Amino acid sequence: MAPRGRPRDTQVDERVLRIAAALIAERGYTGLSIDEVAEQAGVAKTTLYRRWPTRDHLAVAVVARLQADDEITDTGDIRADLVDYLEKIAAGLNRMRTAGGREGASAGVAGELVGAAARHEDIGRLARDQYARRNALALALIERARLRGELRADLDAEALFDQLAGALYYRVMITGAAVDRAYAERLVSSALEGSLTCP
Amino acid sequence: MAPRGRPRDTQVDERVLRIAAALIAERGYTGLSIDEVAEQAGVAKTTLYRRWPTRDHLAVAVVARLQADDEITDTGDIRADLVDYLEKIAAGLNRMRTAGGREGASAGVAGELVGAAARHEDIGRLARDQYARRNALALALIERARLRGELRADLDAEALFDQLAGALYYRVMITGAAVDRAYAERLVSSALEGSLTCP
DNA sequence: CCTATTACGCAACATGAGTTTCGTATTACT
DNA sequence: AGTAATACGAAACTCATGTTGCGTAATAGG
Repeated sequence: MAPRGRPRDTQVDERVLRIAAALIAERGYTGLSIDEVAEQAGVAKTTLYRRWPTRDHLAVAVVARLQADDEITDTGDIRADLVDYLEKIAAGLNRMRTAGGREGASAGVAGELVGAAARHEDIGRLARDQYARRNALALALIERARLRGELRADLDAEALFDQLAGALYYRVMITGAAVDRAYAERLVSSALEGSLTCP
Repeated sequence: MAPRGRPRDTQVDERVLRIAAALIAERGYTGLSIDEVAEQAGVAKTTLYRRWPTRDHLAVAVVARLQADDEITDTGDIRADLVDYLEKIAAGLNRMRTAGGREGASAGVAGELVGAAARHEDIGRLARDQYARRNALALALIERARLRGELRADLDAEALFDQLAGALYYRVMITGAAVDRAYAERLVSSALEGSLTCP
């Protein structure tokens, strides 16, 4: 079952990803130089390109490691569950945003990854797959709350989650503001309670 | 009052922006080559760099021209006004998204601009300024509706607009889906009416 | 008219991403 | 043991961005 030729040195992947992560954390996305990673890792540039076709792909691999697996919890209280889930997503975003020391700047690494997704089909697909997984989890959570009568029967679950997740991304990417638990709570309250005067 | 030295050839700006727009529309963001723009425009590369410090800045200048000035209309019906405004924003996003012919792909030009904003402080500031202007308009619109009793008194206007605009951006950038009037209506309905079962 | 100032074009250059070529090393299969 | 297949390393290469230096053109002010 093992492939024919010489097997890949698996230690290389480990070492390269660690060094690349350090470079991004230290100098930001732009400071991630293929030549420098290769030199510090003690491998040839061709060895890197055999694993990651572009610098963007390497960066995505680095960030993917930092992302927790965002498991969802269903306590039966939809408000608390949504806030928890948003906070998990926000934590991942903040971890990217602050990588590279450009605290107050703009979107930071998160923004560059959106650019990478726009440049490369496959990275875009990856991002969309991750979104789809999140979306499925969230929609199921919302649907359960709807069935037990916590939420309106004629709810638009997709629109609801787009609003919540979208506002998080919007704030981080466009406005560059931080997102914390307090903001997540504001979002959930606003979305759940609506804005019309109650008749 | 005129500056001391030789004045800039203003025709150059016009010509370059037109050519750059054509290149982006034809081959996408990556297909925008400084050398090629310079050649087609019949100017030296240094002349381009005197006006736009990087390729990203040139691209931003091109796209900025395509953006309508998003004036807001206040008819007194907050639901219709919000849908209209979202549709205007979405139209701008779609115009960027489809530039370059990569219809179904990912975020397209819009995503690359987020990357540009992440790479360059000043572009990020520009984007945030535009956001701030939009935000101010929308918040004023919402506030007027609140004061005339159309919306709840304890409304969180900022959260409301973040949700609406955020969902639009989220959908275009991350999921790559199109945004049309129908989607804008779903968003506004969901946000205004809320998700809780009405007590 | 003369000078300081700025714009323009041209060519050379520096840098980093990504590719290509080739010789060598490591593995599976026969 | 021999062979095909794959990985690795090293060096040279291509290409586009962005920079630098210099000669020349255009403008305002003295």
